[in-house]
Amino acid sequence: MRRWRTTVTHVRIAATEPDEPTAEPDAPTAEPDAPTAEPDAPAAGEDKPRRQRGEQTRQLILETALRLFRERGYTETTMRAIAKEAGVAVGNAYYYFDSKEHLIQGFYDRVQLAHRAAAEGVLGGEKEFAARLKGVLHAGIDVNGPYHAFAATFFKTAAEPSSPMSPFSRESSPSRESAIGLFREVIEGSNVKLDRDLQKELPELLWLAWMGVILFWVHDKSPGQRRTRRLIDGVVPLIDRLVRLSRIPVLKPALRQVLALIDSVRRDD
Amino acid sequence: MRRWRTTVTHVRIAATEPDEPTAEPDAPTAEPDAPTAEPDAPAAGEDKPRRQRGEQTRQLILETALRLFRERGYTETTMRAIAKEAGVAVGNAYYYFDSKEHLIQGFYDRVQLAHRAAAEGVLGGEKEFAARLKGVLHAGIDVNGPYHAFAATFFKTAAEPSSPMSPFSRESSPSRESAIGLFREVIEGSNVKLDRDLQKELPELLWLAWMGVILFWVHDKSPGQRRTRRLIDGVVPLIDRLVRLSRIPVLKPALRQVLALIDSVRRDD
DNA sequence: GTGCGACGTTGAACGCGTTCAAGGCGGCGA
DNA sequence: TCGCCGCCTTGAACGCGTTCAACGTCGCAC
Repeated sequence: MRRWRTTVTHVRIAATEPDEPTAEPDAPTAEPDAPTAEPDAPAAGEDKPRRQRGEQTRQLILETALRLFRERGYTETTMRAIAKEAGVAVGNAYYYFDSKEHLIQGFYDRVQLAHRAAAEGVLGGEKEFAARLKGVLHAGIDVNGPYHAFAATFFKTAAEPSSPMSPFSRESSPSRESAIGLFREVIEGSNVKLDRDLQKELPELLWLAWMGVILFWVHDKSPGQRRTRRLIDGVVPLIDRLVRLSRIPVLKPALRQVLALIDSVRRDD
Repeated sequence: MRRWRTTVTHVRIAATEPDEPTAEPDAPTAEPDAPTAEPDAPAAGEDKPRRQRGEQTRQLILETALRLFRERGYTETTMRAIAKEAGVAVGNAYYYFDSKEHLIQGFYDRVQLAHRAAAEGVLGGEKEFAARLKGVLHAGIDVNGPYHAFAATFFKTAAEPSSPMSPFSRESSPSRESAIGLFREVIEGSNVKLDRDLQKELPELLWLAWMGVILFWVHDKSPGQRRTRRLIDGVVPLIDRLVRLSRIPVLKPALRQVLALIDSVRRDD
């Protein structure tokens, strides 16, 4: 084990152990430190601020890896090839990434970001729940599209329950929360009226449905994955209808039953 | 590549094909030549019929592998260990099995058989659809239970779309068909009345739901996987209600919509 | 300047799944 | 009896992901 996903934080580490024992000179004479901004971006001083040397190498390795993954596929890309192409020793890649799988997290983050951006359009201008949901789902397939072959080769890695790459794992929790937030926006920005308890659960349920779509997509060998497109177009109206039905008094008991099931299944881990 | 699941062969294997064609001395004295029968089949000769030597080795390797998988887990069991324990060379294992993954298929077949047997009880005596479904699902968890840790370690292998171990793959088609048949029995042996088109699709849909339960089960770390039990208990009444609703005239259009979606998604592969 | 300690980097080495050329071995036709 | 052919078996070897002891290298305290 080692570091993990240096979020921001100039320099590194972070993750589980919050505080850095390493001095933190903090406010030296010069250099205003720029706490919230990107750590690199050499404002005027051209010569490399040494603390970032590692981060530079890290990025270099990650970029190289993702490029090779795209060009050759995941399994066909060897760690030796990544290291050679990046001009470092193979052991160096393992200094920054715990394993080959961990390189994928960089891909996740990137796609997640692109999904948000691609969803911006429909979320900004559309008020209808069904249209918003459909737009977001199609946007997700759009941004994942170029990586379909690649995704299929590393999907197994994500499916392993104990793997940090599993969408249900603790390590994936940031990007998962981000994705669930996206579906929360789908709901809250729409004019749909919901049962209150359902409203609490729905974002996660929609994310779960999205995972199902992804599962289907990964197995979808039709040209352009058009079967997945049809699945989305067909399933969204059904969800829309179901969600609206949840407000009808006669169906309240049924809704309660479903919500109780979700709650009971979630308990004790 | 080499053979694959030699159907053939008296001696053993069994699984799908129930009857053993071995000789069957039957008409003792004269032996009427049995023209269409297999040419070998040593009537009384005790010494090993050479044709079966290979099959013996195959079984030895499979048994050894499954035992070690159970004892140590999938990834922790090496091919070298299997070979050593079985007293053969490592290359010999690859003569009978294309890869380490292919050893799992033997496990699949065994569990599938056990599932059928365990479901026998409830399918024989129960007429209520919900009770039958619930019984079959619980029986499935029962027989898989002892292998929960093992299953988690090889689950990734099954999830890879291109893997022969994928439940959706062509290679898994025999055990998949068998499982779907199990759910067809659940329906046909019950007193539930169904829309005709739904009846055609329902077995596969129930199998799909079963795959979902398995997916949940693999990730379920609660003691004894009791969350999975609760999931089954909660989801079966919902399915039962939904299925009965399908006969109500007002809801026919909705049902047609769902079935049309399934059909459209299935087209072109 | 000198030494120190942490960060960064190296490449040989390990154990794994898998492949392959080579060689038994045993029954059958001559 | 001999030789052949095809099933079966072998273990060294390959390339992979991963580990690790060792070695720079640089900023800082003295």
